[in-house]
Amino acid sequence: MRCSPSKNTEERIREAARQVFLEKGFDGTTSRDIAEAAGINIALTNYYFRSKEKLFISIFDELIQLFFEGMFCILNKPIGLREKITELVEHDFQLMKSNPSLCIFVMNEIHRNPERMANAVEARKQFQQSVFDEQLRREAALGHIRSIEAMHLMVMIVSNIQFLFISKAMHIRIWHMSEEAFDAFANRHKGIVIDMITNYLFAFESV
Amino acid sequence: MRCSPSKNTEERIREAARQVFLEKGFDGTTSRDIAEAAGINIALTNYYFRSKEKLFISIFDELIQLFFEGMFCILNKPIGLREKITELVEHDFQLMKSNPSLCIFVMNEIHRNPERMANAVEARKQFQQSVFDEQLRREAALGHIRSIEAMHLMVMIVSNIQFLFISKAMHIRIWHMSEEAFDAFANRHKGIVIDMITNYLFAFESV
DNA sequence: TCCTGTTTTAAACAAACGTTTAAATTTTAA
DNA sequence: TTAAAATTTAAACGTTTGTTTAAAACAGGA
Repeated sequence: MRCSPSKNTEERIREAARQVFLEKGFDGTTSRDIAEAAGINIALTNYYFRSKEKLFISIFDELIQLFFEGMFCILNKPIGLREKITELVEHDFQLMKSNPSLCIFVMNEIHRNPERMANAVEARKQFQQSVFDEQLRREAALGHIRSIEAMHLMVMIVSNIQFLFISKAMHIRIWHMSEEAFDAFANRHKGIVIDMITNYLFAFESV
Repeated sequence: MRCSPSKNTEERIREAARQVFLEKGFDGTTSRDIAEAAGINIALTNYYFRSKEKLFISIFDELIQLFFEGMFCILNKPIGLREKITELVEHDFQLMKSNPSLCIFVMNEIHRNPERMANAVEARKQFQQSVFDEQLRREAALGHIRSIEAMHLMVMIVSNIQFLFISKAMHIRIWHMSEEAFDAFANRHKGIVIDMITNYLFAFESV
């Protein structure tokens, strides 16, 4: 009993909730949706988690961590700027490709309910403590790159990748695209974005 | 009686619905929310519009048009590319600044319910018939700019602007920003984005 | 004035919502 | 084997949901 044998049921609820919340959002999800997706009785969601809200927070915190952890990890790598930027783009792209609803879900839930971003302080600290900021200043002082604040560069990187997937449904609808056609487009766009950003950073003296 | 004297009430409902839907999304909005915001009886929303869904579609179509019309207008202007790109960025920025919830609302509703993008064909036609595509090819053939598909360039422009406002709530939360601080950041970022994109397009031979 | 059609209201509707109950079932440890 | 604990179930709880009803209030023309 100690090391709960209910892990199975609890984890099944978590997985079902993760899927349904990501797909429909908090407001669009009902307790019965989750129970049905998990193949369990409705009452069990409130037996393991105490309410729909508490279950959501648990899932949301997990997804927020997934959303950030990889990026922070790369920011602290002891590698060159050019390589680091490429890695940041590639990682973000892969994360979005593997979890197409993640970004719009996170943005939407925070937009509608900002206090859900409870770990904001944690994210800020991790970003401030990273090597990235100092690395940018050093390279700029040496004249290797254009001088730019870390925040602007980060927003640049994630904007160009994440918006692709935020607007995916719209693109597919407007351009009569198949999933494969969109993937191909997104891949090409990723390459262009890497070019554009590195070009902006490194090829600034040619003017 | 002919030319309905109820225009007042109907428009009051529309305005209230627009505000509440933008703020809370379709799922998060109740009929009573709208009635209360409009200061009218609940039954009136179904008297003028036949259901919550029909009222939403009416508002949504109006917002989709607001979302696109300005952009299409600029795309067809008889002006140079550099100026056109700057105008596209500035217009998008102003639109997002005036309607901070518009973008995430549109993206979210289409993501959750793609068939709501009923006017997709219309948007595609307007884009395809615009001068922009041809303009890009001409300038590229003349060697004035780097060769790039119109779609990639458009996505570039809107990504960098719209994502700013999609992630606004998150930024404000993470960085303890005031509205004013965010506005200042966004303004600086807009300038950087214009530099980056024009630099990518026009300064490509310096390599 | 009274009549006709429009607009607004309070009240109610059935259905769906998140949640709880209390009993049934299964698991655990002695 | 047995009794206590943990898990699962069907059923119901009181609210809130979108929507409808039927009557009231209001308008303009005869």
